[in-house]
Parts: sequence; structure tokens; C-alpha cells
Amino acid sequence: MVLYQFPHNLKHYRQKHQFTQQQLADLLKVSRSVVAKWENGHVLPDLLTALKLSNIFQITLDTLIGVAPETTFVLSDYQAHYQETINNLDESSLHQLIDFIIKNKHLQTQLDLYRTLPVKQQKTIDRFLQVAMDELKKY
Amino acid sequence: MVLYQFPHNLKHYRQKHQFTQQQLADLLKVSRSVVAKWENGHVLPDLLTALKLSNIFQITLDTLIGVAPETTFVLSDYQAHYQETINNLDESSLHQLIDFIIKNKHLQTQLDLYRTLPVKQQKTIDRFLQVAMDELKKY
DNA sequence: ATTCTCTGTTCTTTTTAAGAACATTATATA
DNA sequence: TATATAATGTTCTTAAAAAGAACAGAGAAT
Repeated sequence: MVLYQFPHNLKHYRQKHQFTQQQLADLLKVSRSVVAKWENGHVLPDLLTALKLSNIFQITLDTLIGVAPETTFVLSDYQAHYQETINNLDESSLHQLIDFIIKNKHLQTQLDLYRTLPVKQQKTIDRFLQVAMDELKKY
Repeated sequence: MVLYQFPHNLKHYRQKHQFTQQQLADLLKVSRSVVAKWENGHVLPDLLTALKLSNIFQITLDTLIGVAPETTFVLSDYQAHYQETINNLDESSLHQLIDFIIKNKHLQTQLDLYRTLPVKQQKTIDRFLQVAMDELKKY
């Protein structure tokens, strides 16, 4: 079990509150570099600091570290339309995926582009991606 | 800010589930003595271990560490999140994106993998994708 | 009274995150 | 576009804090 979502969430909420890393660090009385490390998944804050973060952002700790099913509402709309499809899927995985995308603007942009490519070109990308990820998985 | 409640809560939920310290320690794959230390407030578990505890007891992390009048807070989470995501984004773009993903299993699998990569590796992929897409856009 | 189980504490080691300094990237302004 | 400035990312070292093992004590059962 690893907190994959936490780095994204932290960055997301920090930016939502228009803080720079420095400003957030000051609020917590920690160094800025450690904030950067949290956001890049190199290190996890301790329980107390995590709690302070959730207070600053006015969210639950569970939400901050990304275990709360936030996208339930968004998804339920789609469930109406795509009932058969969604039931076949691992639903929670899809939830997490959407959540992830919502918080990752850059990826959103990429996917939006990808989406509008001709299918043939999409497949080209797919093949590339596959290779790249397989490579990375080795480590 | 100190987590006064946590030790009590931990002990309470452990006993409620009829675990000895040893049994709980085994579930978490830690030593028993550290469980004792948690319960006596000498030491705090790290974020990940705390999360595991909340899973074992089937409660939120906020409840476990004793900061949550759960229901109120959690609810406002949804509200906050709902507003921010839906209002801030280009809504239709997001919907189309989700739509697209739901229909594209292969992409889902890829993204699920991507999501669980370390941020650094994600960025490698990002750069890669960027180049590939830019190339394709020329045609 | 004795054994067994459960829990608490101490001491040492190991793990892990924190901070400072440096490097890079992004943004603004001329 | 070039340059300056701000913001972010990374590395290396140090410091902190928790983990584990071993020992100690308390309570229950026989």
C-alpha cells in the first residue's frame, strides 16, 4: 500500500489556496524543500504534519491522502448512461483514475489531445506508451 | 497540536475487535512493543501504518486519530470538492474525457499503471508523450 | 503458589524525514 | 528576445524519531 494520490492532492490543494511552497512551508514551520519532496512523492510527512495540512485545506485527512471516494457523485452521472460498461469494470479503480485525472491538469490536457487524434495515431501512441511503461516497470 | 485521543482510540478499537497487541502487531507486521508505545502515547505510527489501522478498524483516519466529528466534516468535503472540480474545469471537456476513458479499456489499464508510477517516472512518460503528440499533430 | 498471557518500559539500532545548498525550470519585464 | 526574478526540484548531510529486542511487571487461571 502506497499513497500514490497524496503528492497530487497536496499540490492540488496548495495551488487551489494559491500558496507557494514557501508560504505553505511557513505556515507549517518547515523548510520549503520538504514540501517539494512531499509533492514529488519522495517523502511522507508525519501524522501530525499531515493533520495540520488537512486543517489548512479544510479537508479530512482521508481526503488529503486520497482514500476518500470523492468522485462518487461525478461518476454516478455516468453510471446512469453507461450502466453495463461500468458494472463490468473495477469500479473503485475507475473512481481513483478519474480522481487522479481531475487533479492532474497536465494529464488532462494530454488526454484531451490524444482523444482527438485519429484512431490510427492513437494506436501508435499506445504502442510507444506500452514500451515506455514496461521499461519503467523494471525498476 | 498533539494527538491526545489517538492512544485511547487505538486501544479502544483494538479491544473492540478483541485483538491482543500481539495480534494487531502481526496484522501490521510490526513488533508488539511498538503497538504498546502507540497506545501509551510514546510514539506515533507513520501515515501509512495509521492508514492500515483505520482500514483494519473500518473507520476513517480522522476518526482514529480523534479529530473528526466525522459526518459533518466528510460531507463538507464532498461539497468543496464538487464545486471546485466542476466549476473550475472546462466541464464538458472533463465529461468527454471521462466518457472516452470509460469506453476505452485499454487506455484505462494504461492510465492505471501510469497512476501508480512514482511521480518522477510519470514525468518521464509525460515528456515522452508530449514529443510524440507534437510530432503527430504536424500531420 | 506457579505458570501463562498480556502489557509496559528501556536501551540500541535503523529508518526516515528534515534542512541547507545547489540546480533547474518557469514567469515576468524590459 | 534577452535578462532578471521567482518558484520549484534535487542532492547530500544531519538529525530525529520510531522500530525492535530484551527485560520487567501485572493480572488471571489452574
